[in-house]
This record gives sequence, structure tokens and C-alpha cells, in this order.
Amino acid sequence: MDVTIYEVAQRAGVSIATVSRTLRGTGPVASKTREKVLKAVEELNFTPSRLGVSLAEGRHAANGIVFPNLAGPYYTEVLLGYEEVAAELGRSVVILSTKGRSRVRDAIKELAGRVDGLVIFGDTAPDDLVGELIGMPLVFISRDPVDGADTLRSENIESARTLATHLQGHGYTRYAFLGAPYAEGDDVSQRWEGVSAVLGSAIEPVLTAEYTVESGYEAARTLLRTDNRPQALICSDDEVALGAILAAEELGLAVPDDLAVTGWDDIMAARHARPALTTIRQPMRELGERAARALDELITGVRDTPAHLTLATELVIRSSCGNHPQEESP
Amino acid sequence: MDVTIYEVAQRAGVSIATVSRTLRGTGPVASKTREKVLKAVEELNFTPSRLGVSLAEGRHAANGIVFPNLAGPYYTEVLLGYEEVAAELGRSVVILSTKGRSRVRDAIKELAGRVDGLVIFGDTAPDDLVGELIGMPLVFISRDPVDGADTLRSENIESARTLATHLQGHGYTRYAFLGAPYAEGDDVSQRWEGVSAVLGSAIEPVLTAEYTVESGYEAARTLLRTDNRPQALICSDDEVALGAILAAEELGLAVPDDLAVTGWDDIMAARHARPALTTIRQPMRELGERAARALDELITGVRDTPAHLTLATELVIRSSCGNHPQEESP
DNA sequence: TTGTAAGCGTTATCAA
DNA sequence: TTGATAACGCTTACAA
Repeated sequence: MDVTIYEVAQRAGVSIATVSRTLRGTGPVASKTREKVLKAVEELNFTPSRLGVSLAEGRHAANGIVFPNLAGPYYTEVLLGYEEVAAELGRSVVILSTKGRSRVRDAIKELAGRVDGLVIFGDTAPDDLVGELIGMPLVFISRDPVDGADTLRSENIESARTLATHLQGHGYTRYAFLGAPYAEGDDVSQRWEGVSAVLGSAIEPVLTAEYTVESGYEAARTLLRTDNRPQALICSDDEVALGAILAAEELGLAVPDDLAVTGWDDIMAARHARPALTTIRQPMRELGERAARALDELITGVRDTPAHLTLATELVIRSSCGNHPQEESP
Repeated sequence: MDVTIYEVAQRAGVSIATVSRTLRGTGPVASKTREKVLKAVEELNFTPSRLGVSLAEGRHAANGIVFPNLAGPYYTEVLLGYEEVAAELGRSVVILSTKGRSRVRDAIKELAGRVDGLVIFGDTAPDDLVGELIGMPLVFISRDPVDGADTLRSENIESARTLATHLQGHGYTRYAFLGAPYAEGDDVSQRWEGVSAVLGSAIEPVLTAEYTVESGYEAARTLLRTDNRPQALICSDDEVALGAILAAEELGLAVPDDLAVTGWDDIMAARHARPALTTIRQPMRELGERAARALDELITGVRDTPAHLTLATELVIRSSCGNHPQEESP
């Protein structure tokens, strides 16, 4: 975009103030003048420079979002909900994935400089950075509450207990929990907290490298060759679980007859996998939508006290956790 | 962000020009001065305002990307590659999904105003808008070449022929092609072009409402109840194919024995589905990476002649298309 | 080596 | 109803 408000003003034979007023509908403009201006705008195909507008208005009309990673369905589903609502609220969305980044701190600060508020996933931002950021509108997803910022997450502990209890009902006595190293207060540590509270010493944690199909596959392959292998694998997310199923299959173990496997999130592939994956459905899209609205409240100043919300989840029983009388219909 | 370069200058006892020079490493600064400045920057926790910098530099240091839709793995995989490379090149990424939007034109123009260049998927932008946009760095994905812009896509026609030929090898004689209404020059119309060139009157197109599991399911359910139902369903993407498999299952048809089904793209679920989906793998991530690099060349002016590139695809034979001697390993 | 001052493109206040 | 003009926060000649 090249043409400025000065050229429009000149062409219309008015001052830039009048052009601005006409376009924004702020202040009075004679209808004859308005026409001249609109004509010039039309002819020159003028669009106000976003930079100029933002500088003068003191706002970006944009939101940021920071995730660890853009691979896999979880974050992108959240993003979908976020973008949708942000758009509805008239705000652009600037994204930042920290995965593989060297200077994460700087990248986040740079992002903070081009938006009016930020949504940040869990442990993506180091604590000291969070401290620096506090003061601007901030919504954290899946993180322990921080002073001066909103917090939003899905319920984990209760649903983890429900899942564990369901598995106990199948009669299993030896469990493993598959997940990558987790940080205090994040989703996976809560999930572990819930299942281990119910299963006690019957479950042991097993680390995967990442939350991916590949690392689930690797970890499960090693684990399942053990002498006293578990009867049930509670995986920290669906992708890990899908990898575990592949590993079981390769080792000639039937799921769920020889081995039960469960996931978390209920991504698309969970439903289409065979056996279909028993999992805990998390409202990913809604997480994004809520985050966008919460952030907007903070930005517009409608609300200035931090809010902390936990969304309900749901155990989805399919066939990978053991045999049930009936299966889910499509 | 609140503190300005003036406050830093004042605190350091220098002019704003010196602060700027120090921070950007442009022009000479006495090491003693430099220290004073850096100290002040540190103490005040100063970060230059992105708006100020951009306005002065005349660039946003940001790229835009416009897709029809953020649901499903295809667009998000492309986005992943795009963001990664854009970040590497020091550019932020602003996203825009047009799905469900009322004023798409305005939204795209607004986006265009906050970035240095745009990647646009296929038919997301109306032709006249494209006309207005030409002049700024532009990369179109999966669209027929436009004057003054780059074009990037995956190969469709040849691979469609390969797929069709493979299916013929299975001995099928009645085919259907499942896809939503497609526009001239887009991926799906090319796929249809390829398969119909090989299969001729043995294949007929069947419309789905969208490219989703649900609409694939709906369309297939109707189709498969037909008297003379097809023996093979060539689906325009994997999600539609997964829906078709669900429908077949529900109708008691075994895939692939009673019905062959194929997809396109090779999304994650394709591999985990049972039967695992035969599909044409498209390098989604690479599409995003290439788009980011191409756009950067256009923005930096390294290149000023439009480039048009088609990436190779690959037929991935799994079990949904019929029986083969051996299966793919994980 | 440093400082002054002119942009960059708007919005909005204050006079006229 | 309109027009000067001062912000907004920075970069970068040009002078000193």
C-alpha cells in the first residue's frame, strides 16, 4: 500500500484531518465534502496505513498466541477456536511457535511488542519472562495461576481418576503411564497425579521423548518387551497412544485383549484408529475461543481482575481399553 | 511496553540517536557511551516499539497467510512449515482464516496492510482482489498462475493417473470420485482431471458438502445404498475417505473386500485407520516452507521475476484399496 | 563520536 | 464545518 492520506487530501482539495474524519465518521463533515473525499479515496484506492493508525491510536488491533509446537492436532485445534473468535472481535492473530527456536525470550518479547495481548501455553515462557510480561493483557493456558494474568485449562485430575477407575473395572493390575518429562502444574503432571492417586503402586511412569506417535512407538516397544509388562498403558495423549498401538501390533500383541491402551484429547485419529481409542476428550476448540474472549476483556478493560477457569472434560470409552458390551456408533 | 527511547536517552545522558545506534550497531559509539546506554536499557527494561521501528524502517517484518479454513490437518501442516521458516528468517506470521467470514475482501486487505507479503491459498481471494493485491509480494498455493505473483502447488494430475491405474490393476470397473464442488485450477479439479482421464466413463463424480469426515460419511452412505454401487471410491482427500470408511462399515461393507477406498494428502489418521488408507502423499510441510522462502525472496528483492513450482507427490499403497502381498511397516 | 531534526502515516485537539 | 499542528516511537541523514 502506497498512497497516503496526504495524497487523498490534496486530490479532494481538503485537509488530512477532513479525510480522517470522513473515513472514521468522527466529527462533522459537509455532505458535499464527504463526497469529494470518498471519490478521491475510491480513485486512489486508498487504505489507511495500519502502522500509522496503530501508532496514533496506541493499539495494534492484534492478538498474539505462543505455543511450544504447531505439530499435531491439539494446538492447532486451540488455534482454530482462537482465530475464529479473535476475527469476530476484529483482531488479527499473530502466531509464534517456540519449538526449535534458539532465542525464545526475545521472540516472545518481540511478539509482545506487536500485539495488544498474549495467549501463552503452559511452560512456553520462562518464569522471569512472565514476570516482565505481567502488566499487559495475558491469558495462560494449562499453567498454574500467576498473579496478574488469566488462567485457562481443561480439567485433568478428576477425569484421570475416572479413567483409572474405569480401567480397574476391567481387572488390570499392572499399569504404565507414558509421557514425556512434564513440568509442575502442566496438564500431564495433573494427569499423572490423578491416575496415580487411584492406582498407587500398580502404575509406574515411563518417559517418552516427546508427545508424538514416533516416541510413543519407541517407548512402548521397549516397555512391552519387558518380562513383567503392564496390562494397560495410560498414555498422556492420543498421539503417544497411537504409537503404542503400532508397537503392540508389531510385537504381536492384540489391543485390547493382550494390552489395553488409552489416550488423552480425542483427536481425529483416535476415533478412526482400530481399535478405536478410549480417551479423555478435551474441549480444545473451546479453549481457544474462551482464551480469545478472556483476552479481549482484558484488553478492552471490561474486566481487570484475573479470572481462572477450568473446562470440563469427558471420558470417551471406545474399544482400546478392553471389551465392552457395545461399541460407539459413528 | 511503555518506556520509550527518550527515557533511555535521558537516563543515559545521551541523545536518542545514540541509543538507537547503540542498539542497532549502526554507526560508531564510544565504548564508554555504549555501556551507559546498555545500562539504562537494562534498568528500564526497554524494548523498541515495533510500531515505531516499522514506521521508520518502512517494513513490518511480518508475513501473512490466508487459508479457507484451519480445521483438519492439511492447512495446519502447511502453516507449520511456513511459520518455521518465517521465524528462521526473522519474520512474524499473521494468520487469517476466511471460513465463516462475512467481509473476506476487507479482512484480506486489512491483513495485507500489516505485513510485507502474503501467502494465499487457492481460491480464498476473489479475482478482483487479487488484481488489487498484485504489486506486493505474493505467493499463491494451489492456484493457476497469476501475473505478478509466485505460484506453488503439489503435483496432482500425474499422481491421479498413477492412482487410477493402480486401482485398475485391482480389477475394479465401477468407480466414484468423492469431492466437494471445486474451482477451476484447484487441487481437486486437477485430481478429477487425472483420474477421469484414465478411467473415463467408469468413474463418476459425487459431490460432498465439504472436505470433512462428516460430509464424506454422508455422501458415501447415500451412494453406497445405490443399486449399482461403485467398487472403488476415490476420495478427494483423506478426511472424506475416512468418512466413507465409516459409512461402509456401518452398512456392513468390508473395506477393501467389498469396497475399495482411497484418499489424498496422507494425514496422520490415514496411517492409523483400519484398514490403513491408501492415499497420495503430498508434502504439506514443504509447501509451507517453500512458500515462506519464496515470499522472502520477493520481499527482500533477491528475485523479482515470478516463479512457479510444482512439488512431487507419492502414491502410498496401504490396505484400503485392495489386497496386496505385503503391508507397510510402521 | 555525538546530537539535531526531518521523516514515516495516522489521529485528535484546538482554533478559526 | 474545516484546517493547522502536535503527538505517537522510532531511524537516519546531516551537522557539529
